[in-house]
Amino acid sequence: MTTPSTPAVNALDILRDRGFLYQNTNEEGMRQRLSGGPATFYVGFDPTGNSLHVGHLLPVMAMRWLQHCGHKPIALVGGGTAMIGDPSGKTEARPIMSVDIIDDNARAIQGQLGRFLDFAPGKATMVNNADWLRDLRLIDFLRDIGSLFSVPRMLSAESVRMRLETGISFLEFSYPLLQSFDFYYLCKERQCQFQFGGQDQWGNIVAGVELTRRLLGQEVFGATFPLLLKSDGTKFGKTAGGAVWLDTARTSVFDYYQFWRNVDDADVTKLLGFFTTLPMDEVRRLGSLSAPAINRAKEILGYEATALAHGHDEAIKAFLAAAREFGFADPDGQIETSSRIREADCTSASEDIPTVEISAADLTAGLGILALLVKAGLCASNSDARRLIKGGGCYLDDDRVGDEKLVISPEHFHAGIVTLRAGKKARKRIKLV
RNA sequence: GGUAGGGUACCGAAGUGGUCAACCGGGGCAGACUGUAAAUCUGCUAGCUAUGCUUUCAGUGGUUCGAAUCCACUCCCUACCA
Repeated sequence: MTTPSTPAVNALDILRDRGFLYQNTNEEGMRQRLSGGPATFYVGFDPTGNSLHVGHLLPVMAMRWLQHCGHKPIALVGGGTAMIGDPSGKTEARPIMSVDIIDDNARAIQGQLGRFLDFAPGKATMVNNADWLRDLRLIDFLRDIGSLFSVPRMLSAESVRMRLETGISFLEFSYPLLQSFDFYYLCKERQCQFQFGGQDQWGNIVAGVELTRRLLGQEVFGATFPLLLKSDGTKFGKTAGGAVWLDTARTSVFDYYQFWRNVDDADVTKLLGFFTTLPMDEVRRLGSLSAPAINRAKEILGYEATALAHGHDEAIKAFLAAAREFGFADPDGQIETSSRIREADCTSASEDIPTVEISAADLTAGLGILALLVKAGLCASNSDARRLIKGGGCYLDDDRVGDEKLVISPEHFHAGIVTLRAGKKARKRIKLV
């Protein structure tokens, strides 16, 4: 993580310049407060899974910038509210989760956030709203908090209106009260004056700002991040096997790098701004590269994003492994960049394509191509592998496999290694041991 | 509690006794063209020891030579009424 060197720029200007800001309860007020010394802010995370994926990263990067500017992040896991399920942006109620699972998930998420934020004492903190929400007493809550919410107003919220047709229970309807209470509580107990969240959180955030003002007589601020879509309007962050995870057990570093390497041309500038820490003038320059040179910008995006999540060394390995397979976009370093990707030695010969080992005994037993595809994790089932071969998408090194009954033999290996490909991009190195 | 309408593959949505592993759209995968891009065109999209077999249309049981389709009960959702 870069060392926060005395930043003279207002955090808000950085966020705005890089495209992080969408809606804001009071931008001027927020700017003034942020330039008036360290401030505390919070962002909520939903502990319904045990790993973050790239769809969660936008708020994380924003938090990183704010921390970089000297402000203090609170990452709130909604252990209490997850027991309810936020109706925002959902067409139906979500399954309610058990406390144990939520706690496990919260731990895993904090571990991942730690790669982006500094959780050292006095720096970022992690809180679980279950700690205060489960102690609420119904009568007190209804009287003190419930009395401040107007039902007609709540009903007019977009998130509620879209559920009016399909149904919404009182449980979910109450969600904004609890999230608002979080903000109030964090302001009172921890002097937290800012809440950030996704676009779909706007209603909840505004409600929290108002509740806090009414209960504490203090102005607090809220802002939302834009909804990240690809240039073709589809959801960002999903790919072949679903989401792109930060957990290397679910998405390998190589695949993580490849995800960024393969984004649309049109999204490069935007993504460099969000998911790297390169200066914006460089971002704009790289993003406007044309024709094949744009590929260098994608390599840089891939390296930078991967380095943040998995470290410099891993990112370089992924970059080299991929570039060796597909070609280097700028082998001679013609395109100027401040990215540490420059340090990569394009002539070294490490082998970091994900590798699967098979034993000589497997071969002797008669290993078929279908079984190998499944074993390598390139196909979900034998039928899937059959389809791949029928469609002409399976290669052993550079030879297309046309026979689904092909039996793998030692002749397929060169120096004990053969590259198995499923389509152009998915590939595994098969190593004979 | 009453009445009515629903629950189909990753999502949306047809199908209302056989020709249904189930139209179509989205998504995804693969092929061609490319720049590991986009757009476009084409094919595929339950599993298997595979010209056949097995498991799928909320659940359980039943009718039938035969059911996603008919019947009974159960669970869940929605609307109106109370």
